[in-house]
Order: sequence, then structure tokens, then C-alpha cells
Amino acid sequence: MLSFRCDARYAALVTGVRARVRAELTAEIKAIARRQIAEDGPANINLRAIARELGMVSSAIYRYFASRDELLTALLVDAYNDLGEITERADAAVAEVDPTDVEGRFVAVATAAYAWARAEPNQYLLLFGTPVPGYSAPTDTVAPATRFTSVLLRILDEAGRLGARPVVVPAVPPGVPDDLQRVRDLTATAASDELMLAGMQVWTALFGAISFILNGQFRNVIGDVDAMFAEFARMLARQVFPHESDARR
Amino acid sequence: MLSFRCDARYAALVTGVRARVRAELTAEIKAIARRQIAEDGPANINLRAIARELGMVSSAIYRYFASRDELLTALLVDAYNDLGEITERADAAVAEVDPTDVEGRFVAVATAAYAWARAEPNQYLLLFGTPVPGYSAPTDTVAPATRFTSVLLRILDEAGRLGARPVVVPAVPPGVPDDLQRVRDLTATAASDELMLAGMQVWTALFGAISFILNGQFRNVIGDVDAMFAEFARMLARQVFPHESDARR
DNA sequence: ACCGAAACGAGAGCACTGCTCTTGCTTTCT
DNA sequence: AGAAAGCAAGAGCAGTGCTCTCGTTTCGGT
Repeated sequence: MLSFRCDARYAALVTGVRARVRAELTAEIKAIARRQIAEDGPANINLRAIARELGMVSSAIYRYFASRDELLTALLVDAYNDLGEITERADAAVAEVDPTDVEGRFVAVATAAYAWARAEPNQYLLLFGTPVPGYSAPTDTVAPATRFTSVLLRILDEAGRLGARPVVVPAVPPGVPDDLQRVRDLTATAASDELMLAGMQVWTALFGAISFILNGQFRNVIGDVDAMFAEFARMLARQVFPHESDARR
Repeated sequence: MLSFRCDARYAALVTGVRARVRAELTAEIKAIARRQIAEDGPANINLRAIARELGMVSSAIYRYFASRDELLTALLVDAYNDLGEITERADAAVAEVDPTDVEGRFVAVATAAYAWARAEPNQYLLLFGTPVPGYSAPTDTVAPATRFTSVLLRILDEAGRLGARPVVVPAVPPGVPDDLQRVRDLTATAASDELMLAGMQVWTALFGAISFILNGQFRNVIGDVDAMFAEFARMLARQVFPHESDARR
């Protein structure tokens, strides 16, 4: 969404008008689909409705996306990139002031992710809700999906450099260290097994909290869910990144 | 699923054969739908396929469930009851040995919930995945949904009696105490605001971990996700129920 | 024991979906 | 300039949830 205009202009220079209108139409299809998702949920994108809105016949859509799943994949990639970019910025904003403020960086990232999820609940659900049945995300989705996790891993890396240890020190199960080493190699980070495991626990907790709030599990229970989430984020940060004077277990 | 045979027999005594075959057919429809959900996910139950399998015509199904959503609701209630019953049993098994072993009780409940989710991933997703769009769970689903949370609340209640405080003590946001008091009144429990808030955070974390594992977010990253979850459960328990000798923050 | 009322299954049908295939037309490449 | 590729349109297929009507079967009150 952020870059299709550039794509279109680029295409116009390199190739002819056909390529340009193709890029524009592709972007329009995606835009309408995104709106459909926002309104009716990820499961309810409707190719025929998109075609109708564009004044086309439904079969024409298939020139641009081979199937409904392919359209979904494109939107998935965009959503991962949006979330990745937003959290990268949130982290950078704190890190450029004080890169060692790992608690602040985590809270900023969590808050940014939450704000995005609240603003675009159905896009969030597209990423972290029930996977569409029979649909397995192709390999081109993994790179954008990694962006967000990379942000967290960099914070963990910095925390490791500072000698932080989680409040509740995990007992690393056998076999897991090899998996974690592979992650370290791939991401060029160096946090300890304990820190990474705690980080992953907090990562799942973060998305659990967002999902619960989004799915309305706290409806009629907690009024100010935003305030509750803010406190959850602070607690999570403290659980992985205690001040060094604190006792741990 | 656990009780439809009894329902059928009961109906046979109280009313005639028509009521019995109705109860049996209702149960059969639900059983087939449950199998469909297990195979193809919650979004893909198919009334016509159910009718075909029963040798009926599709319109006949509507004598038993007024719509697809109503069928879904019935399955939702069953799933909530299954999860509630399983976790109640897991808690009771530990509690009858030592009711004050709140950490053990929590781990038992978490483990049981995870085992159920792994065995019936799509049923779990029916409860905690993306809500079906345009579908708002009617009021008859809230009672069974409360069963599981009640288990957690009773553990928190016991922990409060023992004087436990979470490792990271939450700063209770303004407004939230009123909400929590309402929960205490409704459930006849008496845990402190801090303990309840920490409990809710851990509750969301628990489901976040299960959802992440179920959705395959750790695929190609962590091999032994079961072991990882077991450790997560232990960490979560420790975060809310530290041993009283431990320092807290 | 009977008879009106209610419940039921079958069947046809409606509006809708994703998707395919063919048919002409237009842009692009050589 | 002509072949090749890209394109929109239209018809059509198989499938869905759901509605309505029509005989038949069962139930409940008299």
C-alpha cells in the first residue's frame, strides 16, 4: 500500500502503458480487498464483488491474481510488512535515544503492535488468527514475517550484551539449544538460551494479549482494555528484562 | 458428545419416538459437523455434505438447526464444555492431594488445556481463533465459556489466601479495580487486584502460547514444541505464584 | 378412538460464490 | 508489418446456504 505508486511509475518508465495499467489495477484490486477484509474479516474477501466495483467481469480478476488464495497471500505479505515497518520504527525511536533501554524498546514495540492491531483488527487476524483452511503460506511470506521477530531478537541481543537475565529463568529443554543456535546463526544475534526462551515466551504472551482483546474475550469484564494492555506490556518487559539489582529465580 | 446418548434415552422416556429420533439425529448432525471441523477447520462446515452423509436432503437439516451459525453455536458450547470439564478435572486431581499447591494446579490446568488443543486443534480454534465474521456468540455460550476461567479464578483465590504476590507486581490502572470487584462478586472469589491482573496476563499468555504453536508459528524454528510449552507453563506459574521466599518487584 | 395440529422429509428453486474456457480485440516484441 | 502475448467479456460449471411448497407421519386433546 505504501509503495504501489512507485511501482506503477517505475513500470511506466521501464515498460509500456499496458504494464502501468496492470500495476495500477493490481493495486486497486488489493486496495478493495483490503477494505473488504477490514469490513467483513479475512475469510470474506469476494472476488466477484471486487470485479463489480471495478466495473469488470469476474473472470478478468484472474489475469491479476490466479486465485483467491494468491490475493490473500499478497495481502498477507503487505500486512506483515506494515507490522514490521511500524514496529521497526517504534524500536528505532527509542533505540536512537538510548539503545540500552531494552525495557523501553520492548514496551514501545508492544505498544506499536497493539495500536496497529486495534486500528486494523482484521488485518491482524489475517496474520495471527485462524489460518485459512487448506491454505499454507508460500515461502515468499516468511521473509516479511521475520521482520517483526527480528526486532524482538535485536532487543534480546542488546539485553544479552547488558547481562540481563529473565526474572523466571527458564530451564532450557534438551534439543532446544540446537534450535536456538540456528536462530542465532540466521539472525546474527547472540542472546543466551535462557534469554531467548524467555523472549519467545513473552512474544507469545504479547500476541495472546492482543488476540484476546481483539476477539472481545474481555468484553463485559474489563472496560479500559487499552490501559490493561499497557500494563501487560510493562509487566512483560519486566519479566524478561529485570533491572540488574533484582533477584531472580 | 459425552452425553447425547443419555439425552436420547431420557427423551425416549419422557416423550415419544419422534422426540427420540430427533435427539439422535441432532446428535448425529453435530457429530458429523465436529468431524468436518476437525478435518477442514471451523470455517468449512458444510450443511449439504452433512445432509448427504445422513442420506437426507439439505433442506431437512434446517428442521434441526435453523442456520449454519446455530449449528456452530451448538458446537461452540460443546467445545467450551469439553475444555471446561477437562481443566476442572486436571485442577481437581492436584487440588485433592494438596489444594495449596497453586503452582502445581496451574501447571496441570495449562498442560491439560494444551493437550486438548493439540488433540483437537480445530475445536480450539473454534473457540479462540478468528471469530466468524458477522457472528456474535449468543448469550447461551457465556456460561460454558466461564467454566475454564472459573478454574483459574479458584486457583488465584487460593493463592490469595496463601498470601502470594506475583513476581512482577502490576500497577493496577484506574477503573480496573471496579471491573475486578465485579468479577469477584460474580465468582465468589477474593484475590487481590494485583493477583487478578497478573492472573489475567498469564491467562492471555497461556492462550497465546497455545495459539502460536497450533498455528505453526514455530514451525522450522523449534522442533520439540511440546517440551517448550511445558517450560512456558512452568514459567507462567512461577510468574504469578512465586514461592514466598522469593524477592519481587 | 379419532381428528386437527404440528413436525417432518423430499424436491425444486433462488441468489450467490470461486473458477474455467472460449472468443474477439489490443498492445508488445521481433 | 506480422506473429505472439496480454487482455476483458461472456457463458457456463459445480458448489454453497437458505426458502418455500407439498404430501406424509406422528402427536395431543377430546
